[in-house]
Amino acid sequence: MSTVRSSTTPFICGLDAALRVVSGKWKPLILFFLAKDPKRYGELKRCVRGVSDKMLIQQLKELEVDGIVVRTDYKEIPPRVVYELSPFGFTLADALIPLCEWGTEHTDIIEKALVRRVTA
Amino acid sequence: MSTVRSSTTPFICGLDAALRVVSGKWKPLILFFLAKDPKRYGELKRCVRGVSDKMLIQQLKELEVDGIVVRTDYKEIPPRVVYELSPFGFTLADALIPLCEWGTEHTDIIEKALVRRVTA
DNA sequence: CAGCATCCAAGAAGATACTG
DNA sequence: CAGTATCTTCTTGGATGCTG
Repeated sequence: MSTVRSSTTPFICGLDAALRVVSGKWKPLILFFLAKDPKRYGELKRCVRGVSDKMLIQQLKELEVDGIVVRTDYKEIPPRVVYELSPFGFTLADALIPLCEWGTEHTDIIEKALVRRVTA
Repeated sequence: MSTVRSSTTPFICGLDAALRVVSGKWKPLILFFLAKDPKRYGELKRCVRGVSDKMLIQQLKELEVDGIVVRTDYKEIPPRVVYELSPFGFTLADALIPLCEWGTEHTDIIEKALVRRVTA
């Protein structure tokens, strides 16, 4: 979410902590699509429309370091690398469901609000 | 959550939509503290430690445009302005509770992960 | 196919000073 | 007290081209 607070400052609350993990332009979408099933790099890139290699890799690496995503390299040629959620990752995905539903439920209101933001 | 996707691109899913509202360095914290009770500007600023006037006002304004926060100016001298969540704002705050709990539950893991991010 | 490296643009955030 | 305004810095993200 937009960028959030510096990684060195202490957390103010649990929400703050959680948001440091899911914040990042493409992370929620990565979570969303990987929650459905494991995907190869190329597949995932096609799901997350508009993302560049640089961004996708960067965010995947952070999620991997955070223990959310598991990367499996099959060492084949041509390369085959599969990304999936860890059990810990699934707990995060679960925690995001209400927010996901909230967004789905209020999509039109949100859309209008964002337009207002620009004109305002 | 870190900054998220451009405000003009269509939402990919509900989560995407929701994150456009809560993304912003201080928004989750603002939500968090206002969910407890309404607060004057100065009070809120003291709660959200480290925030500058510029940032606090900016994020409050966006939340106001988004219909999450209600601003009441009592037109007194010295000024008294109170911020509180709208009913819509409370539905969002509710949707954030699981994420908040997730963060609280895994604070230590997250903290370690963030350190790893820096060193890696 | 699955990435990495480099350069550059845009936006977010901080510091500082000032106002009704 | 509750903001504004301006300037600068820092961080993100995008485009492009290359590699095993």
